[in-house]
Amino acid sequence: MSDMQRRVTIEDIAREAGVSRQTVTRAMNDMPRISEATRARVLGVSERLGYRPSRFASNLARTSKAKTIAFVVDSFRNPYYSELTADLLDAASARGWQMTIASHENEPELELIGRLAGEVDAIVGYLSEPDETALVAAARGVPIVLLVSTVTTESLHSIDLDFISAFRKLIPELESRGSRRFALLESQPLGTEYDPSTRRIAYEHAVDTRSAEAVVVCEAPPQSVDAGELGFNELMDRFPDTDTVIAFSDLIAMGALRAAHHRGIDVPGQVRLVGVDGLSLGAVTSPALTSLAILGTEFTEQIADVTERALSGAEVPFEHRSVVPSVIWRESA
Amino acid sequence: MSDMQRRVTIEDIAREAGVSRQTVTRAMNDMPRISEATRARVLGVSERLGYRPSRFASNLARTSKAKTIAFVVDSFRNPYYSELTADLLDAASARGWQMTIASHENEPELELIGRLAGEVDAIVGYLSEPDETALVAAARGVPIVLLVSTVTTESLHSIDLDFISAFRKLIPELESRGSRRFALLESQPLGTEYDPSTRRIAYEHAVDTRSAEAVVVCEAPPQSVDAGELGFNELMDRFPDTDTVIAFSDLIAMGALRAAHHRGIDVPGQVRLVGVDGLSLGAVTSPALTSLAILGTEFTEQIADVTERALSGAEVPFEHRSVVPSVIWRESA
DNA sequence: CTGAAAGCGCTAACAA
DNA sequence: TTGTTAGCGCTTTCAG
Repeated sequence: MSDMQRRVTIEDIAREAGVSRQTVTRAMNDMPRISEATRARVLGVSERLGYRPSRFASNLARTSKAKTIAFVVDSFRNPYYSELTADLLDAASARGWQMTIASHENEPELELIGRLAGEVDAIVGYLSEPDETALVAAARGVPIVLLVSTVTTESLHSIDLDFISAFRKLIPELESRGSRRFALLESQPLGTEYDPSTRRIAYEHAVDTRSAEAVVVCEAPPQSVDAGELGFNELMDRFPDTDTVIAFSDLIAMGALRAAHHRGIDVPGQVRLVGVDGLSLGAVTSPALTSLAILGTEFTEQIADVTERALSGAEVPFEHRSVVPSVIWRESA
Repeated sequence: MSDMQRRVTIEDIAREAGVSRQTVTRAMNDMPRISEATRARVLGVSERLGYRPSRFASNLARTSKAKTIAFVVDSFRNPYYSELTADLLDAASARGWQMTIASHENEPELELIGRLAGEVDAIVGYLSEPDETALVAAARGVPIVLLVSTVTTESLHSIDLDFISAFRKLIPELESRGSRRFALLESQPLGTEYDPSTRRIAYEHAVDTRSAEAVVVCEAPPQSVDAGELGFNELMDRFPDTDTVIAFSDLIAMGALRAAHHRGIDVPGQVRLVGVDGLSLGAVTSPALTSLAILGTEFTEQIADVTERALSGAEVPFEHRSVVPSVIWRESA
């Protein structure tokens, strides 16, 4: 019967307080040219009526240039993503952008993109939808910056990681420190059909044929550390002469470390261990983890830079950058 | 001289494509009642002109009910905050809200609040500004939900943690498992004047007078783990008969664990160790960490619930809830 | 299938 | 100190 839940607007407050809409604006936004008395009265009415400003209306009216980007990842419970989020937030803040976060754990990706498109000025993140056209359509004019391992796209901006180059540098460096028999602790998303990761491919390219066959695949999330522990045990059983283990991620490497302790294997004395990601967490294990770092490299800046272009609506073609992970030498290798 | 960087609007596209603005909208939003030919042409023009939709205008026009909340913390590099963020994101998504994140590491808090106020419908988080009036003014009508340890406010919503009750339950449970001499590894934000935390106060209330004096303060961030290691060593030197250590946070507890290993102290055999926070990280240390958990309790749901009320613009008075942390028993105690 | 009109809720300029 | 007048850029009717 009564108020069909109509929104309370400054109009209502103006009427109730017996002033003009303008005066309400002045009171709400702490602007000058209004007496303390009226301000207080208006604020009182506004609170009594439960007024909630419409950020859409006010931003439109003030032709605000505020930008907000969405950052999409698999899960913010994964330290790699949460550290990357923190890094990107810094880059975004430095540019005056707001950043909203979203994960596609509980929602179909295209639906998520659609919702975000209505709320942000650019969407950046790890998307898995293979159909670019659908992606672009879902984004309704909002630019997308894709973070991927293998870029096949022409109609989107993207940044990828060049693991081929990274491994081509890493392996010889390890060899110069005495490594001879490598092995890889590969990871596979839980409950999916196995598909070799680009990390594995890069690894196989960089090592001798015998090492190339020393690969154990662990089913990773949600508890990658446990998976790493299991995987390391299997690996040492099957390839006992391994002297250097490269783990798919730092989390897996942490599990391997734990397993090594249990087996009484000294790291790096008997087996050298290298993770991937560059988690800051890796600095507090003992021994501290050597890692092929993505975090803390130029990755973040490249993302921010491409996003900046995307936001500007430049008529330039789609950007496509590549960054090479670089080793952080700590104690484990 | 030329275009003073005027924004590209649907008007421009309409003109350029020789259609009405309406038709542009239909093309951009993948709506029906438009021929494929026109849609393609319009989309082409839009891309060529580098058109970027104004989310403010479109949301205003469609009287969208989309809500976005801001979540403010000290730093997303702290696992406690990043796990809490993941939890709250789930709660927010479940309610159909977007969530933007912000930290007041690099910006005066009031300025940050002001910026956020223009972009979101509610602000929730750990704020440190002591002057509530200033806070409310900066928020310009946007509701604030404060996460605090001691609530002194009447003009804001808030949720606090009841450590007094938590410790009053924890200590007897530990005693029933044989604990006699407690000690606290307290934490102090780096470079600040020391001010006893509510956790310390709660601890002192719950233990015997002798244990109440066994307190070591460590300067915490950014490397709380290291601080915990240092602190534990000092603590065992000064209070060697301690049989149970309670750490200010799980991170500090992890440092203590490391120190214990180095000193050859068995945990929990010789010394029991309890952290605070309930980090999922605590499950992968060895021994796994017993913790007075905040994460994974009703805390998140309470925050979301209060935020929901705040968003609704209810005329009800300010909510003020309290949640009691609860112990997760793992291996370290 | 396409267009014209009428706002969405707010604020920037100006007047009073 | 206050009010009036125009929009901000887009989408929703409703006609054509």
